Amino acid sequence: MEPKRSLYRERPAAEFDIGDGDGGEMSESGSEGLAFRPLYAQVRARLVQRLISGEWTPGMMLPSEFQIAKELGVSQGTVRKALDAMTAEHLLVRRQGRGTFVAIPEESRILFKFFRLVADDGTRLFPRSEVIGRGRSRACALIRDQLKLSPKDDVWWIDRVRRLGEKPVIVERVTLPVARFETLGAMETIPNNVYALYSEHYGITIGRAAEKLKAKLASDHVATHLGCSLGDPVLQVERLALALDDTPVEHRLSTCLTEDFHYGADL
Amino acid sequence: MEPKRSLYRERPAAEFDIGDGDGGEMSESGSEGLAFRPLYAQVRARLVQRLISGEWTPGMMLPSEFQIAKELGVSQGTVRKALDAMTAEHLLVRRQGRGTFVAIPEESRILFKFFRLVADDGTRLFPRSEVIGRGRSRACALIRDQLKLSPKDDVWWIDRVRRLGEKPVIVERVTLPVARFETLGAMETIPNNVYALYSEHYGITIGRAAEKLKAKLASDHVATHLGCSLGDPVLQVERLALALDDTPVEHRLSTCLTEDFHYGADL
DNA sequence: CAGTGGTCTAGACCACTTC
DNA sequence: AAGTGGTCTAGACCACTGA
Repeated sequence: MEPKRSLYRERPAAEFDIGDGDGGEMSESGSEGLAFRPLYAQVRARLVQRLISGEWTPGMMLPSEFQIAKELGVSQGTVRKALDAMTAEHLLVRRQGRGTFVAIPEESRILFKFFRLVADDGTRLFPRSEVIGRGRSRACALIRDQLKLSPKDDVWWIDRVRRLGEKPVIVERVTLPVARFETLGAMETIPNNVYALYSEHYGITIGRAAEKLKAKLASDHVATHLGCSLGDPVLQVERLALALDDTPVEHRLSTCLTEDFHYGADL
Repeated sequence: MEPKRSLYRERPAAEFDIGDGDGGEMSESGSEGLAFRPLYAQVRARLVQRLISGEWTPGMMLPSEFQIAKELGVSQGTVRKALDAMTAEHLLVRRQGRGTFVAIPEESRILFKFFRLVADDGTRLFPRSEVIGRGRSRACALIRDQLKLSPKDDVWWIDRVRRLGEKPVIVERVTLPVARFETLGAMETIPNNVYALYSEHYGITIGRAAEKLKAKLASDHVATHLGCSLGDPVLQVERLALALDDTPVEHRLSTCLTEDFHYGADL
């Protein structure tokens, strides 16, 4: 029974000592100015990296807790804490008796996480989308700023009309940096669920998004596509979607009819 | 070293055996139809009950994990899991080295949890409210339904105008069941933060809320109080606020100017 | 039946705050 | 120095799934 190594002390000196099984002990010197980072957070970062790198792809089953623990040289409880955190972020799905799986952007409510328009009677329909225009251009200053692009960077834009039932309810423009989606221009059709596209074709998983909502009056363009009158009240939703590493990926400006639908938010 | 008692088996038969230190063992019979409820969830429910009952009031320091564990006859780790869950719900605040405290509805971002109107430049101002009318009446069908009241129940209503900076931005009606707020009519003034009022005077803590957003055109009433024109686009926010035990407490219908502000949502 | 995640415990030690 | 929460480990057992 060898003495336990000190887990906390050696960490500031080496963030990468997970799994080396034998940390250095030269840490008695003062000036520990570094921020403390718990082991489970390091484990989580490592596992997230495997999602980003594509080593683990959506739907895939992860190794068991004990296997991961053994591989990284930590205890099973520590791995569990990292997995639980990732599950809370909807990156993973755990099923008792079956295993731990990489979350698929499609799954049921995961989808509704990013689609918050609900019928007033509470029924949740799934939108069908029709592309009404696509192209490539320079980014305007506003979008450039949000996507953190330089003035010479190009973007793809996709204009869509989305229907709930038969009625057109949303008209929107999705804007993507060409740099991250090089081959998008050659794609014949744009699928209904673009987040699944980002994931499957470009290895980019949208982790979270921030939305800004305003009330506006329907413009000519909006009224034409939604079949409402010029000047009708519409809900404008501006979204910035971020990847797992918190880099901005997509800008989206949606305009919604809220006569029979509403935007639902939980606080 | 006596044998460990079986923690899982005895639970379906007795949900209240926390702390008796000696559960019955007559559980071999079949037909375990009951839903399984983990120990930490039972602990959590007990602790939440102390918040609801007012035994623990906002700002108060809780006993240490070990004390609670000893009192309830469970391990410290189980208590921690319950406390962590409650912290995630913003019911408690934990400070390393100091202790665990009942969350105060005021605190910084806790407040902004329920106030999502932000200036377009990103600055978050705190709203000042002016009451423009109060009264008591029967509840209309829509509100009665949401607050789960019977046709003969009365409600209080409070109309307010809220300013961000100098500009009036929100006009709203807050509706409360008289049954839960008996003495509200005798109150001379309504404070700016009504959720602190619910907590301090009525022992009701708002745990979460659901909001429904729509775009509308400014009515006469709205235009008058917000100083905009009739027919300007406005954001209508309908909120149902729930207590810790998930019973509906407050209905609120707010109408907001979103010319220089937006409603921020994180997905 | 084996393998997985889920729960619970006991004990050690670290980090922070206050006295 | 004492007391708190925070982290980590090791091991036991329960509950669920699927072959």
